[in-house]
Amino acid sequence: MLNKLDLTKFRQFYQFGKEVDFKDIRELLGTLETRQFERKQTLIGHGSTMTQVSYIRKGIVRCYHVNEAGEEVTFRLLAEHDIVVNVDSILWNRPSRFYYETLERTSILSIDYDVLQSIVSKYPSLEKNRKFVFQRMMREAHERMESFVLLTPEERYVQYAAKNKEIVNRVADKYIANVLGMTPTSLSRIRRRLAER
Amino acid sequence: MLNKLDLTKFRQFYQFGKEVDFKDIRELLGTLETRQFERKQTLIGHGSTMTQVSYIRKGIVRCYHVNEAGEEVTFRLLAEHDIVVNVDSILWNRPSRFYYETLERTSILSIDYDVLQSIVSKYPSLEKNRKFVFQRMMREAHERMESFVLLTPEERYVQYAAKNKEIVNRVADKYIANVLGMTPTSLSRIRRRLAER
DNA sequence: CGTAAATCTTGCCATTTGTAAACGTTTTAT
DNA sequence: ATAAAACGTTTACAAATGGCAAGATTTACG
Repeated sequence: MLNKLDLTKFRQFYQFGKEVDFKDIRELLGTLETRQFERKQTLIGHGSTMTQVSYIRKGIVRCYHVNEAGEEVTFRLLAEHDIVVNVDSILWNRPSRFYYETLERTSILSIDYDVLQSIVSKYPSLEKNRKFVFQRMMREAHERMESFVLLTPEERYVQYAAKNKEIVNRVADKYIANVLGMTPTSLSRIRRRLAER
Repeated sequence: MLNKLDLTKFRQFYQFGKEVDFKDIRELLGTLETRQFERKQTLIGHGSTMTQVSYIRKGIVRCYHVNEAGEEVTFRLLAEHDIVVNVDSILWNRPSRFYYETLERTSILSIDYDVLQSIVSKYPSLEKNRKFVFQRMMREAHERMESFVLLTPEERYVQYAAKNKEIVNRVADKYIANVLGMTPTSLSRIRRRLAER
């Protein structure tokens, strides 16, 4: 279950205002299931239809896709306080095209999406905060879309590195490259060009 | 106000189920304000803080950004049944970095975001449908992010054209190119390569 | 209808990117 | 601690892209 430190961070990330106190989220906290994973373990495999929503307490999760040529392409990297969801199942109600695996020893708090929804619906103070979670997700999605349209690959890397200092220092560059829509070779060259100034 | 045809389409796009009948959305429909725009008129200008949410009944809206060099970069194209929002003001509560202008004579239905929220909160059947609107937005955002990471520029164009047949046939290619994260010249060459088969 | 403006295409050239592979380094695992 | 695996960088070459500008085509508008 969430300890007090977690709760503070959780509030900070998901804008749980003061009106959401411990009483209101007691049921939610009680339902959360703690799970531990070693490095390189799979949380969600290709074809999975699981609809668990997981909050990362500690660790890193890589979301990747395997193309027709059998190559892995990392779509997203998630770290502390991020939420891992099987997007295919939750947004489209279909089996996952992605794999989700840990890159470090990782600790998560999980709850089934439908159970979460029903608990959130039950507490008006939680219901009111639903939109902040949505807002946060949309903001991130929008920033990422913008970065592909309005920035150069170099600017995209600089921005990503600035906003994800932790992740950049903990995962392999080849994963970062994919997330930015480029090859590891290209990212290496961009890094060299940046260093030459 | 929405006529019956609009309502059918609206239901289809935003998954308003049978439980949302005319009575429930009467207040919403009554509050909507119809507005007409000629071609090349500005809906939302740079610096605007307006928080109106607009449903496009007929026409096309182009969302673009002007970079430091003074060049316009089209970020998004919206058509019938799409919703136009000032993302900067609604998601970040800041003045718009984007311009929104019509590319055709356009008819929209507008309502202030806060008014919309309060009406939606008042009717449980509308409240329940809030998540479908959210889902639709997240699905579109996700598909677009995926297209930049998992597809080649050529595949990205083919997919966009397939999913936005209407838009592609009605707007200048240079706008499409920007939306896909490339220059008009590059899109032209991609089109030629595709035609040579 | 006809002219002006906007748009699309093409060519040229410089730059960037992708692919594949080699190399040296770091990390992992036993 | 050590061998094996994974990773980052670099090189060479092919392909794609961007910037620029000219010419062809289409569209807009009087």
